[in-house]
Amino acid sequence: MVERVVPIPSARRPTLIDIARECGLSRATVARALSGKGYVDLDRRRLIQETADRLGYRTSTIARALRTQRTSSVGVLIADITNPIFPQIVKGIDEIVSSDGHTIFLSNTDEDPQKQVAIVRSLLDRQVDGIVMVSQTLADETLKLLEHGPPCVFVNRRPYEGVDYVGPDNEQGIELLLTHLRGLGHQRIAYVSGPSHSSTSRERLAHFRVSMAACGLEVDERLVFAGNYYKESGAKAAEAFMAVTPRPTAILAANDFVALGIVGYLHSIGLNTPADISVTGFDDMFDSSLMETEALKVEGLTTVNQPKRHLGRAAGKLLLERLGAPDAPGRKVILPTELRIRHTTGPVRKG
Amino acid sequence: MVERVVPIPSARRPTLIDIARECGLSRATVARALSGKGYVDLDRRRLIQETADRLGYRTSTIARALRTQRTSSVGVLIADITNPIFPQIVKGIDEIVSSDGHTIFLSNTDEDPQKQVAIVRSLLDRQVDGIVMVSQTLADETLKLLEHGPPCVFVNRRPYEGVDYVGPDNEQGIELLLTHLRGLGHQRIAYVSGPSHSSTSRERLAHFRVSMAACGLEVDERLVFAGNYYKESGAKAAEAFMAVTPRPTAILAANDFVALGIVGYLHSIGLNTPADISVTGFDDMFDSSLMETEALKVEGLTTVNQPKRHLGRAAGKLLLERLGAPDAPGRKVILPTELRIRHTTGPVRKG
DNA sequence: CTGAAAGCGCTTACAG
DNA sequence: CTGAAAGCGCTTACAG
Repeated sequence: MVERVVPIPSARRPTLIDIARECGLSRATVARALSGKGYVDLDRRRLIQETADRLGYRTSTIARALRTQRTSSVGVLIADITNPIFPQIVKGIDEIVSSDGHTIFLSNTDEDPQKQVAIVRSLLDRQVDGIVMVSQTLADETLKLLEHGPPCVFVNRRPYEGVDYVGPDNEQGIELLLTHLRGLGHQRIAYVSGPSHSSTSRERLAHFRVSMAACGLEVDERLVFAGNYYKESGAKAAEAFMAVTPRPTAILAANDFVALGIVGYLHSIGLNTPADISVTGFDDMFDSSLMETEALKVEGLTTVNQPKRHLGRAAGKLLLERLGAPDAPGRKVILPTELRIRHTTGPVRKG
Repeated sequence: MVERVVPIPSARRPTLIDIARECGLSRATVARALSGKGYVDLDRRRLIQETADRLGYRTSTIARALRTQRTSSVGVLIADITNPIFPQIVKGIDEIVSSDGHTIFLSNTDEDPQKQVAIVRSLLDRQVDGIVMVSQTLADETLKLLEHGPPCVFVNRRPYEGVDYVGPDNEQGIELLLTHLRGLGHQRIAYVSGPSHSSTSRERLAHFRVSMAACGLEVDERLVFAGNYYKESGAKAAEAFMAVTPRPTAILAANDFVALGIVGYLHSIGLNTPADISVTGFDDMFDSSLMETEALKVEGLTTVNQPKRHLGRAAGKLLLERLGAPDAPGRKVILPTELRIRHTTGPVRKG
């Protein structure tokens, strides 16, 4: 008996044509039936649906995208997924956009402008329907690319006013902290800012000055340090402040990382918080419910919570709405912060 | 003077045809020049490249994908981006696959089988080139979908032997912990397992028994609790263990969450670690360098570190290699763990 | 209500 | 070395 090579039925995915043949109809009719758009005889519609199910038909998003020029995908840029701020924001974005059938391309820029440009270019190549930029300072080239790109929503930093933007209420946050410190008797208060290329960082610094004035306090310029959001800049700032006479009794940091750097440095030279000096952060980066626990919790940094999940959700909504109204004016969503009093602030030390 | 409506040059992206026209050549030649495949006259090649740059041409990944059936995208499934274990693994995967031109679709399954199926279906619809499943217990339907899908690499859990798999050395990790506890004089040791649907959880439990025997210790079945990796199960287990006489002097937890639950419960009933009882975790979920700081650090859980970033990298490599060799046999990469002795373990209490 | 046809923007044998 | 042509799998006016 001669062996015969049985042609293995190709495992390729079925297409509209396969269903059309099976049903004795045209591709057009099948497409209309499956998409639910346009008229199709009811019985045929049923037949088509059954056949599609039986063959395991799934419409090719690629082919559809090529035809319709919409991909149902969105790009999200963050600095670093291992920075605990960002996962929460991303989760919020995801909740909203994925419920609308969009899938997320997530990329880390590591604060590197070159990477940012490369990633945006890659997203444009993929024709994402929209982009969310989380805490990104835009490179000039990125800005240029975006001009011809899809809608973009900015979270925490924006290149200029008028774009779709979501951010925490930085002014209110600073006020909460200053009011808290003022209530503890602090008057000589230092500030470590973030980088000036961050709009949020600029807002926080500007409002520090405004709010100090409103409290009737003077800002000693030797007690304002231009940091960069990283721990090391907090340490350097603290070192500089300790050389100023009289020393500050409290230090406001532009974010939690900086605050940790400050506390770390103070500790290294034998000063304690809040006994010797009070320190506050901003962001409440460790507020994930997963990380809470009664016994083993992160030692308490007094800070201001930014509602990360909600910021993400708001950004997702803004983006979806923007997709439906490309020419509407830019919108701004500012979400309130909350004071979290923990263990790095206390009454001013009696000199 | 009559106003004339100047037709606004459409901002649509330039295509091969635009370049071909501009250069007086065919699309085919332009495509070959730009892709670098096939022969093109050197001068023409230059002309084409210049023209492409001038027009800002970028090849449409969608059109290419439709033609070549490769998308240069990969899907990554995790349970929850806000669980600090996963970002590090994702980062490792990203480092490898993005350097190869792949972009990542990242999705949260929230341990929900329905979501898992929906996400995998969506990834298949998008024809991703590959999938990485991180800590996923596969739903039957997912498994079925994957049979006709692209290559898939499994991290931490695998549906069966023989698939591409990357995981920590669970046996070695358990041994490190038991040896450590044994050295502190502990003999009566309890274990809180993870869910039995997790291959990694099963390995840890199985090796707990093996390793206890190897140490010459007996396993009291009343001191083995079937947990589920969540904190609450740690609390319940601890409660149960405290009702057993004699009580255990040490408790091994299948992961850090469970350990936190145990410590929390013990603390709530007035018992302290390690004075009254020793507790260990697994994973070292808080080991991000971003979270380290001298002064404000996570209170110390003794645990075993799994090299998350490296696990991710290994998974990325396995996937890329698999794309180049679809029919090669499945491979397994097991990475060593490291003991992290902190403050929840101590010498057994003299009864 | 249905089908023929064009077209989205590429890639790739194939013939020359 | 180059170009004509087919085809990836859809969607969508358009004519009937």
